[in-house]
Amino acid sequence: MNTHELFHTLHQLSRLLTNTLNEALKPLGLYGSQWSAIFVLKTKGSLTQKELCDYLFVEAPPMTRTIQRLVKQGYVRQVPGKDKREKIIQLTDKALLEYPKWEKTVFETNESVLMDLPETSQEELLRLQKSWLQHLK
Amino acid sequence: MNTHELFHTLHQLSRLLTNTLNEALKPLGLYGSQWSAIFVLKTKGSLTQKELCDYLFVEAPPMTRTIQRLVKQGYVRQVPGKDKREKIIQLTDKALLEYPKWEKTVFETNESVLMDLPETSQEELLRLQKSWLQHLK
DNA sequence: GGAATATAGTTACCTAGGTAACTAATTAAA
DNA sequence: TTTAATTAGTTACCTAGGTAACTATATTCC
Repeated sequence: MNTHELFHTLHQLSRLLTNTLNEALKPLGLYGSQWSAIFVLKTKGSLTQKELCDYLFVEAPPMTRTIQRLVKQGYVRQVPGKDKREKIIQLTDKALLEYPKWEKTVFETNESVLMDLPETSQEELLRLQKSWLQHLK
Repeated sequence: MNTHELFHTLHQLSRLLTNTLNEALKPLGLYGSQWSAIFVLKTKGSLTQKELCDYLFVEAPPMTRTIQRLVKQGYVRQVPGKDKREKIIQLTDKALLEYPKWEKTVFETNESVLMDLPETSQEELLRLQKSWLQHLK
């Protein structure tokens, strides 16, 4: 098995997709990392920063930065939790208003990069990735 | 098809593997980006920086940084080409001496993260990734 | 209850990799 | 042949995400 090639193509794919998404989000004034947080918040509801980190498997410091940018743009609010160490992150009305446009853009971008990959391949790929990830964690 | 999950798991896998490799290379005083350049140079022979960029699908500025670090560590030499804009990058004897140890470390790290993924899955994954990449480029 | 430990979040700083703007050399066009 | 356009590489600066060290709050244990 050519492990070098496996890792190299995975890495390339990841970079290429990240760049494509960032390119698409640029005119909307969002970065990919911001979108991923927004998406989780919209899907799961308000979460603490810790919960956001756990869900996205990202360390706390980058999440702090992402949140702070979103706060500055007015898309997110930090509310102190019952446990005063925690900050609960909520989407603002401004974000909810913009959300459909963001989602549409991301959805269309995802579709466009997956266009030439048959549905069955996509599902097989997802299955393999999930299986691998599971073994690694 | 759940495209969000497909991209999310791909991104996670890529980060996890990058971190694992960097962890393994740390005691050897190398970073993952340095290793990938060294590996290409060892495999393909001396190349210009442009050729290295093309092969690794990385932009010129990060490659400049990676090369400059390798020069500073004495693992690589920059030789002016016939075309005086170009710099041809060569591995030094010092790098060739260390290479087997580096390769062994990387190989063992790769094996360890692939351990629980059946060979057939690895090959299927590689096939799918290559197919997808090809469509995207 | 008070000291030690654990946890949430922040700050500072590191690598990876991207774009924009630049220099110097080469190639194409006038 | 001289000017314009292209190309290789660098510099400056941006986001993404990592670790280490820190602060403030909660929890455990004596």
